[in-house]
Amino acid sequence: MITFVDSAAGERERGDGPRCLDPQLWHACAGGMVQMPPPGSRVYYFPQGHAEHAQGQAAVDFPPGARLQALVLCRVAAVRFMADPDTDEVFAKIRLVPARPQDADANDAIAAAAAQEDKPASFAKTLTQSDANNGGGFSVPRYCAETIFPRLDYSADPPVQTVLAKDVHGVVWKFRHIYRGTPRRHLLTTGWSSFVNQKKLVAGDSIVFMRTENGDLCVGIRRAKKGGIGGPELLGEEDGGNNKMMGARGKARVRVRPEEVAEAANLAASGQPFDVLYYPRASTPEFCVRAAAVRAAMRTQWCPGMRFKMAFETEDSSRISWFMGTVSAVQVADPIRWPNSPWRLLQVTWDEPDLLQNVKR
Amino acid sequence: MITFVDSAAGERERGDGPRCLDPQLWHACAGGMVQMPPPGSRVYYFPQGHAEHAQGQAAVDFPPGARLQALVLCRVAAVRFMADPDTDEVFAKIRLVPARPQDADANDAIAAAAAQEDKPASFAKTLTQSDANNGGGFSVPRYCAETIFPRLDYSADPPVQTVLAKDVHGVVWKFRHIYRGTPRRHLLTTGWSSFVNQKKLVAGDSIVFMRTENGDLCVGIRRAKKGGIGGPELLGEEDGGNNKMMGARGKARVRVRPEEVAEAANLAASGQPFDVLYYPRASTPEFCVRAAAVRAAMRTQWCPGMRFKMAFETEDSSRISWFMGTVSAVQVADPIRWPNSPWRLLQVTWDEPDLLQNVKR
DNA sequence: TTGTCGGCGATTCGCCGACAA
DNA sequence: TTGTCGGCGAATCGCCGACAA
Repeated sequence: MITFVDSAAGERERGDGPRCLDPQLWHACAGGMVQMPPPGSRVYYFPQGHAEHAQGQAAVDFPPGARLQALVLCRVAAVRFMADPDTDEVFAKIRLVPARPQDADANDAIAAAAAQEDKPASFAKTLTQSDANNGGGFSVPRYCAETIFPRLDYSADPPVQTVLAKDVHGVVWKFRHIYRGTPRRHLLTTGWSSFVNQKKLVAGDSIVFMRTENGDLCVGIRRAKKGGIGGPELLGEEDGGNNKMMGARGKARVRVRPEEVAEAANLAASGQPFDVLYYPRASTPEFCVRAAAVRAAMRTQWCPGMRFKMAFETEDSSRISWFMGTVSAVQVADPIRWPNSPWRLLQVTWDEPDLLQNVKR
Repeated sequence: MITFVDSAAGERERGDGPRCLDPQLWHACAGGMVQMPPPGSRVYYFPQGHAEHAQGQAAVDFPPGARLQALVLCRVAAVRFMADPDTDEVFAKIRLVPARPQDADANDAIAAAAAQEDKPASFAKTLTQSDANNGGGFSVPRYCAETIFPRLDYSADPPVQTVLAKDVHGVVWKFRHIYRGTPRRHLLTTGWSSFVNQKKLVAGDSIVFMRTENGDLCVGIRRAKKGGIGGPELLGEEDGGNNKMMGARGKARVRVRPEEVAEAANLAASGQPFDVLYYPRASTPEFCVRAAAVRAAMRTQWCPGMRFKMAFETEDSSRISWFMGTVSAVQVADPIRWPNSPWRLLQVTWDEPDLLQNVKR
């Protein structure tokens, strides 16, 4: 098995910072759409995309005088798979070394094929109101119970077992898994509400179960983007009238800081190695794109009226669907600052316009 | 009233960083022994002391080549009083500007006198086991109830009132204050256990009540140094056998990072302004000491056998006591790196040797 | 004066099938 | 197949005086 964790990275982390975690669990949490470039492969780094990653807090002000490039060809030196110590959200720290175009044609293909191999079975479920209610347990979808969980002895009445699952930090959680009710269904009871409370899960968040090659069970978390599904709930005097201390969800977490983006862009422009933080599924675009893919896209003569297809993932991570759309305009996002940049060149009219999303390239 | 918060400081904090808080509440939390130098006054900055502030994580490696001074005369440009957003622990960010010795003799005395004025009434109590037990309430010392809390109507039977208290973040907490039992005593009941849980208080931590000039009540926290008083308790399967997620107490919090110390020392040596973080009562020595006090101490010819007196504070912050000791040795801590440094010059044998503490100067 | 204990309500927790969707 | 509900036991929570220290 090939892992991409560069454990030789001797760089010092922040004192309470996160450590590396199992790459397979990382990928299960990130979702099947996320493909990390393997070490040694070539990618194009887009400072604009990196800046959008940091957006929402403060605009990245690139130094006006500096000579920045819109895209920088880099070699991936190392990828470290990590998770936020508080929220369990996964992210990756990618070390990039700017490369010259002439030696760009490494054989990425076979490395990519290696990345595909042995993806362990995993299942994701978005928590319902009943799942997240402190009163109850967790309704386990039948498919998850039968393919991910340890085999249950159905001869007992009712069939019960204890299920152990490791989270991204290696902490083991214990759940009572029971198959009961009429009609029969799988449930997690004892242990579940403690998990919900300590992880501060709410309806709309997702939970990921994965079983490793040796049969161990892991559990990861995907936080809902914002606010949860149920709209703003009326939370009144339930805490005795005290102002509620907001949990981890309350304070706007800083993920990628504008300064880091500016620094990375500068180092990239001057040909020095640099690190970038990549948060998957943060509804932000990729900013490290396979060199081969970029070159293929650049060869295409995009023009209005062309059909466009974009992949996305269903809720339970079981299959990939496609959005269809039409190229409506070809224009450069910020022609003054980024001349000749291919970033956000296309404007696409989607067939389902109410689900409009950003699209790159 | 004079406050020392320099609110004009336009520097950007980290996105989720702490903001300034009421200086009086800050001082109440820090304890009566902590005297912050007012803006405009002169202090000596000790890189060695600053390094000990960061100690416990990694040693501060001062660049060997750099010309560092053992003590640097500085003008205090600004003091910002802040509190950790997670633990409520107070600290100060002090902006120092290196100064020349000749213009050192500003009139610190009157500024110091101004600092003394109008210290509001406050009371600190270390939580007992019963206070911290989730079962019960908080036993309010009579003095605290009568001088800090709002006046209680003793004609009622039993006398009860609702007490509101603002924490260091401005969050309001509501408590039921009742005077009951035989013999009569003051208690906080409803609201208290929620406070204990959300602030993650344990026996040994201290709580500080303070009333402001306009009669409002504030509440602050002093965390116990380490591990709490009760020794390691036997906490078994209470969480359903799950590994416990450690609270804020669990992860070693990074307060002052070694890099910050090295950077500050370098800026100090090169005469540029710099910021230092100061955590009171972290059982670390002061490293910004009034210029006048340093000069006075330096004039003294310390020699073995001299008597030594050091002030410390009683648990409830109500009065100051003194340790008596004898100077047993006069020696320089690290003569190679810090020639002519007065830092930790004295070794003192205390009259109560079991309460040995570090001592500066 | 105030820390700890045993007591007892009142309230919640959390497991359960009954229903639909 | 699985989300939500009302129900009910059981286990806390949390307020109380009785004792000492």
